[in-house]
Amino acid sequence: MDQPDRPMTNQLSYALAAAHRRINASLNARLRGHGIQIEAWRLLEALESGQRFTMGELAEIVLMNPPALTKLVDRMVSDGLVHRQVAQSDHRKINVLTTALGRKRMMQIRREIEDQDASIQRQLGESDSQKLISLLQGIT
Amino acid sequence: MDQPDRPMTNQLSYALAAAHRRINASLNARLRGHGIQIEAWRLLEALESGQRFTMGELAEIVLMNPPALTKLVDRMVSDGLVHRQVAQSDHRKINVLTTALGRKRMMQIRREIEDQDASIQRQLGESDSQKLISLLQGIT
DNA sequence: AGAATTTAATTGACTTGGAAAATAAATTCA
DNA sequence: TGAATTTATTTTCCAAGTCAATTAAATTCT
Repeated sequence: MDQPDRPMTNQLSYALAAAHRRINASLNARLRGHGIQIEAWRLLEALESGQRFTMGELAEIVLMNPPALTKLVDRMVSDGLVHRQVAQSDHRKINVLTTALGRKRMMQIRREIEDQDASIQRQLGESDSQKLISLLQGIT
Repeated sequence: MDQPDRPMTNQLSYALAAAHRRINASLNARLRGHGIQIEAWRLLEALESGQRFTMGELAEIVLMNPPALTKLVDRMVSDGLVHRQVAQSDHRKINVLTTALGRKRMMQIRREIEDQDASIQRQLGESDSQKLISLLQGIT
């Protein structure tokens, strides 16, 4: 389907928004069948290493606000994918840990979900992908 | 503040999401004072040329789903910035048109809002900005 | 030690965004 | 023509974002 003519002001931020949207749509489509959403998927991936993260750290990692993360974790807890644990060093902090079910689901999905980056790198090539990452990181 | 260690899988789509988030935050901050949101701003810009767009075309332009656009247009109608007009050729289609107020507000804001791209180009340089655009457009 | 401040997470109110279903008009086709 | 299908938009329901306020624990400062 053709795109309609559009104004070309702010091409760059527009291109960024559009590319992000396309990537999210494709990842979402693949995750939908597994009944999981992008943010939950990113969270499970972050926890895969077994490293202990607090809510605040996770909020940065999955690019959500703390209140939004609280709600996401609530849902994932009731789905049995993660659980909360008060940090022993500082009782204000909450560590989020995967459950056995969470790890199992993560592995199942990972096996079927192709790595997002792999698909982009196939389109752009290795060196352009690296270039793209460094350009993106240069934007403050 | 230091970022916590994070898993380096899907670096690329992560960098994309993060850059998009940073840019949106900055543009949003500048638009907030004008009581308008990014999507409304993009919509007003799209309509600036006077070209007639349907809801579906606008949804692509402002990168929203049709349902979300319906609500955005509802709000902008009640703010007096745009109005709807059933297309004479096809009564299913709705054209969205700016009002005099909408055009006036657009001009006012544009005068005060610095171009988003200008700020990015200052960071990246002209040629890297062009490179970034073409890389982003290469992502399907 | 004890009051004041800072930090971490949550809650609540409100607005916005997204997917699926519903509505309504146009087109196809038998 | 008229039933079936496609297309355009809207409605509905749920999830996410923001912001301010709250709770609770740790730290700072006399």
